[in-house]
Amino acid sequence: MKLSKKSEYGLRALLELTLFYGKETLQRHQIATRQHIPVEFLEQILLALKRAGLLSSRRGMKGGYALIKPPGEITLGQVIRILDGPLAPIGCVSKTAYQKCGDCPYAEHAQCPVQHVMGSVRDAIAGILDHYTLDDFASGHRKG
Amino acid sequence: MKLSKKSEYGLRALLELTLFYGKETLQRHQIATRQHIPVEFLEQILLALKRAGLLSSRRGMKGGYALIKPPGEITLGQVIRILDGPLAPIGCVSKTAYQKCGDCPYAEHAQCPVQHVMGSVRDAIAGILDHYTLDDFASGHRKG
DNA sequence: CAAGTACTTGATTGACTCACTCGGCATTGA
DNA sequence: TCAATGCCGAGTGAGTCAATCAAGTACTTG
Repeated sequence: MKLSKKSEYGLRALLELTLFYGKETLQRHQIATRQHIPVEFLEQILLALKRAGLLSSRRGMKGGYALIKPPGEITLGQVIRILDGPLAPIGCVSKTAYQKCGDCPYAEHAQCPVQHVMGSVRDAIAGILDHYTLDDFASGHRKG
Repeated sequence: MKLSKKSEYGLRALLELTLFYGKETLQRHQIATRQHIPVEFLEQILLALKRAGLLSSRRGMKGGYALIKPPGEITLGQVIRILDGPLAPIGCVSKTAYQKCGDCPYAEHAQCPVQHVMGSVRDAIAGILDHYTLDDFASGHRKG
């Protein structure tokens, strides 16, 4: 039940990029400094977000990163799934990455009690994170 | 965001003990066989639950484990906290094990946006797991 | 009391993940 | 060209997970 550093850093980085959305691009070291993130680690996070289609980047001098889509269209759920994998606490209740549990003595979609509760946990988590956008995230920050 | 095998096994073991609550004690190997759990691993799980005051045990022949409290008074939240630690996805929003985040550039209880969202996630998870008892768990199983 | 059974405890293991780190390459602008 | 920046893959050390092992200790039955 834990959020990795990777996701936490990723979210904080995206917060910075949201604050500068439509204004300017940000470079790794700028984001790293403002958010106290190790640069090299941040790099691979930004890269993953880029490969997932959330960011654009420019190389060379005056290079940097920027959001591709408006912050209101990116949810925290998307981001965390990219960086941490599925939200579901257990494979057999994941909607984006279902995986049947091997050793469970109950039938696949049948009356497994663990599956039942964890399904609602998953829904609760996804219900929050898939409706919370970077905009909400940033405004929660601005208004304090 | 993942439930460990330890918690999963623990919950499944408690399910068995719930089904036999007030009737008879169960031995490690019985639980292990019925739920496909490695015996030695199960052992340390049962032990942890015992130390936490959820189970009683009897040694010697005809020994075994049993629930101490009625299944309606034990919540899945309690169990998972014993076996996996705090439910909160990040230390700084845990109510049972608060820990301030070191590298976060925001003040302790102040307007950290990550803290804000993750706080609601924590509440959502706890809201489900702290109200779901072993009884609910078992009846979800029985009724299918 | 003896022997068997089962619980208790701690150490250990191997695989894996997490959180970084490093070195080299490609691209861009001055 | 060269310096700054992003791109990429590999590597590393610490730690965790899931399980196993090896000795105990306690209890019960015969």
